[in-house]
Amino acid sequence: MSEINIKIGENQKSFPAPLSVAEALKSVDRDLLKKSLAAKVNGAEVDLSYELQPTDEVLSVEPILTETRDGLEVIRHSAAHLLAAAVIDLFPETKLGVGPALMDDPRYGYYYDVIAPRQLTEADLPVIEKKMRDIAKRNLPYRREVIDKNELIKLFTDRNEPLKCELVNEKAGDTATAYYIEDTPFVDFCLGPHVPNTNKLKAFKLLALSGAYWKGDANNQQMQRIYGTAFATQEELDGWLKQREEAERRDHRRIGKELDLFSIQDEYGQGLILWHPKGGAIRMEMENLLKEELKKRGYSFVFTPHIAKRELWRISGHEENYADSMFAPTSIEDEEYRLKPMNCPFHIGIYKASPKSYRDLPQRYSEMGTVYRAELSGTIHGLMRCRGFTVDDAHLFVRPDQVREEVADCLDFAIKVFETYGFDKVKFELSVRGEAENKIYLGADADWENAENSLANALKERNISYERIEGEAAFYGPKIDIKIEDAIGRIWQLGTIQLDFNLPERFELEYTGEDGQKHRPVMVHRALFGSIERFFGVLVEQFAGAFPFWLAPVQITVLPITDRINDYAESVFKELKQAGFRVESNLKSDKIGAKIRDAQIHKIPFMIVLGDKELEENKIAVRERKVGDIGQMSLEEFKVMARKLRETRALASV
RNA sequence: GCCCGAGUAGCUCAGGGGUAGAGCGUUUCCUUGGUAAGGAAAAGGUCUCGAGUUCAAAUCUCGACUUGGGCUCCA
Repeated sequence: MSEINIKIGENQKSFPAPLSVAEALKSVDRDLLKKSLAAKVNGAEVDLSYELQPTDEVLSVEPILTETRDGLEVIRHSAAHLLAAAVIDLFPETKLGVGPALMDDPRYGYYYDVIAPRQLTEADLPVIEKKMRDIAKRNLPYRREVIDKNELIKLFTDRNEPLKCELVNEKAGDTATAYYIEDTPFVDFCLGPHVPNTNKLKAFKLLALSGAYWKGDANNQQMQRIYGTAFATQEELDGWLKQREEAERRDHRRIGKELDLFSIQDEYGQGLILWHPKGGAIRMEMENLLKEELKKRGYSFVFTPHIAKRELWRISGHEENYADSMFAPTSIEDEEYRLKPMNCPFHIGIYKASPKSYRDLPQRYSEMGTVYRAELSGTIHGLMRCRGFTVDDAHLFVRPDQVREEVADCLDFAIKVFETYGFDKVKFELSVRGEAENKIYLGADADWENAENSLANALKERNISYERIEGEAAFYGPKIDIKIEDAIGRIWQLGTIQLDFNLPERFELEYTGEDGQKHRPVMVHRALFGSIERFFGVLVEQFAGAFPFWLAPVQITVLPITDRINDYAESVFKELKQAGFRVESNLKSDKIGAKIRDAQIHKIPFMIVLGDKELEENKIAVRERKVGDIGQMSLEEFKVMARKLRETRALASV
């Protein structure tokens, strides 16, 4: 039995041993081998150099092609090894940690964690990258070797690689696979597969340097992480870098400054947002949309304080589970108080203020509730992560039989709102209980089952496809998370619909049922944006500052061509203001080109250009920021059009 | 909080042991020009703060604060 029978696509062939995967692929099509980086033999990933073994069965050989996702992963993984090889070459004392490919992180393609003999700085990145290129050009093969576990540990011990020893000890069976890049001092403990040789790595780049904890645990030693990315071709890498620039161009912090939307100032504290008039105008519109929908859907509006007695947070469990994220207590007349990190206990207080009957449910309390969380300084990031932020919060107190319907309405609500902003790709994730290993889940099994079913049924009822994630539920109940994809393909985690078995117990919530007995209501936490600040930041990036008419902080600007027209401009300005539009006028002595340029830069949807002609004919000339001059019309006609845009919350202006 | 950068005019940034620089913006004057920059002048800065080294510090050193990229955490 020395025959090797293989099947590649439709081709079935037999060869005498020995036969490598590369030879097998070549036998079918020479180009196929060129396009392949590795292969799958009966589904298992192997290198091209892998020797096929004679068996009775037919081996299915499937190439991993350059332009596939699997191929990209091989490239990135191999690039990570190349990075490590370069670092070791430059700094022989370096100890290696781990270096995976990143396939789902839009920012990076791979990293390697190292302990270098000295702290690396960003100035080292080009040097390391150059070394990577040098090694790549030498066209060195990646060589795989299966050796005895203890032998590999000895090898890493000799090389003074304690972290690698630790990994081999934990992960290897009796034998372990080691990878070399030939003729470099690099060895890794790794399953593979890799590209056959370094020449296959043509498009890679190092991007950033950061700290990272060994095994992701803050109690462990901090290492240095070097991030990079890699693609199959230079064109793809260039495209990706361009996309990255685009994201930078849309950065809400930059646009927020340019358009005077908000600021964060040292004197007031990091992570605390000052909303300027223009940001405030947008926020008002955001809140108005929510309020309209809340009213339609039977929510009531409640208002609660920013601070409460410490005892309240003891009852709610926040003192126990959430203290790290709360601002420290403050005292008055020997009573301790704490700023609120969440709104729920207050809404519970409203529920408890009077006894409830089954007829009173559901109770739906909503509030734009500003909360304060003591986020670590390093995590604060513009509007996306702050220490004071406003939750578009609501808590529903419902009977168990009402959960499905209430949740379904929350889903409708979410879809409606996100659609209005032009987010047509909304993703839902249902997080349910997993195998309770370390996690202790509160509540009875039957309750969990009912709750998970209610959530799943609500999703199914609305024909919403969703991803079910085991083990991601909070300890107090299952949830649906809402994520959206923005204009340049980034995913943002926003709101959540969360069932809670915990707080109703802790606060002993009740209602009197039809049977005259006391029952415990189910509590639903529900937020669509999560944080108004954060969602505002997402909107800034989504529209790159060019907000649709209904949201735009300045909707119209009036631009007279000469100062003979200023009076007419004033009257047009006043009339539009009267009609409730956010309008400005520019009476400076600039030429019209400069005024238009200024308005374009500020992304104002409509410019009204007024000259002698318009004055004579009592008309206005309208320019839309995207399409340009749209011609003359009467002010009345323009108002009708603008009103329609405002009322329908249209995304495009024409 | 931890690791690596950065902090100079309202903004974007250059400079760098010995009078503080540019562009944009602002104000004023000239200009009254028809769809993305007309011209001129002026105002505007304890070079983040505090210590140290030095005859001399915005510049070098240390520390603090803020900020950017990450880690961790999360909305």
